[in-house]
Amino acid sequence: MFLSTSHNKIDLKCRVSIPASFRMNLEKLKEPLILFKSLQFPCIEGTTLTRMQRYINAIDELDALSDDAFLLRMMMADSFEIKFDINGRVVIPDILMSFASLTSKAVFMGIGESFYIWSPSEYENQYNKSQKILNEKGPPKLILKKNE
Amino acid sequence: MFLSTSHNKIDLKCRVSIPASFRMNLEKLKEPLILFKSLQFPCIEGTTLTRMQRYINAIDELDALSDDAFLLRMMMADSFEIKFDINGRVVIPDILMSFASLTSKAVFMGIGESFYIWSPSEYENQYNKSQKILNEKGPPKLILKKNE
DNA sequence: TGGGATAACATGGGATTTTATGGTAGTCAA
DNA sequence: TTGACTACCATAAAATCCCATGTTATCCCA
Repeated sequence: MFLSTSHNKIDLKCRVSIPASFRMNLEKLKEPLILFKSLQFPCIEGTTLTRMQRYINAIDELDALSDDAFLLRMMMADSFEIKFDINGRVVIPDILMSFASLTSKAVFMGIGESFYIWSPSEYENQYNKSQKILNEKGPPKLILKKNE
Repeated sequence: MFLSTSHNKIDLKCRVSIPASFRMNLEKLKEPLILFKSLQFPCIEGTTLTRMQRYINAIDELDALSDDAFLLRMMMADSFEIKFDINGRVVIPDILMSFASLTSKAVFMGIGESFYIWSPSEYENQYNKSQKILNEKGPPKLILKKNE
């Protein structure tokens, strides 16, 4: 599972260290890493190949001409299988760098089954937005289910 | 699996480099590459021979005398098994070049089980269309499905 | 509990390999 | 013999690999 938040530097080659805990999670699952454009936010989403594979399989089950199928295919096109170097770094593709307005710093945000990579300023925007909602409306009602 | 988007040049002999990751995918599957006219868009679709076979089988399950079956057969007739040169390039047949309005640049768009080859301007159209749908209707529902 | 030793991590830089692409020579058929 | 097609060579640019280093975190023993 991907948890916790951390800040890492992006160098001139668009390399960035993926937080060690995220890497260990992927290693334990023996899963390659996929990065793609978030469909909800101006940030990058990271997840496992298996999870991405589920989206692909879903496309074939949809009406091939539907909007949903179309959007999913566009999402695949903006997805990249990413390899680590020996030090646990990855290169962020140009397309994703500009989509998420990344330059020299990245904020990693674990959200369970996947994680986000934000630019510091977009992250702050989003953080403030959610704080505001929390103050105005109070915490969301959460109903926790038992395991299994 | 075919993922990611990239832009390559088409030379005067209609040669173009297939992105290395797409080539490696085909090699791993030990599958020949098939190029054919997309049934939905003014672009070329590339896929494996095995998947092409599945398209053909699907046509056979239609009413053989229907207009749909005839139309699909016409489209499939312009399918080509493509060979790579030693550098990973292919020659795009004239019929497909003009069908997709290709001239000097090609956009390769991986969509999972197959990939598209677009002219840059058509690609931009499609991309803008997807952003519009995303803004108006939000992300596809099945994104929210849980594991298993 | 403190503080030094050790390991893990993040990051910079340079060497090496891969990739994309232009070009040329050879082959076959009309 | 010409034109189209194929196979292969050459090169620049880009991606990748791997070593070096400083910094932070962890461990262990006094």
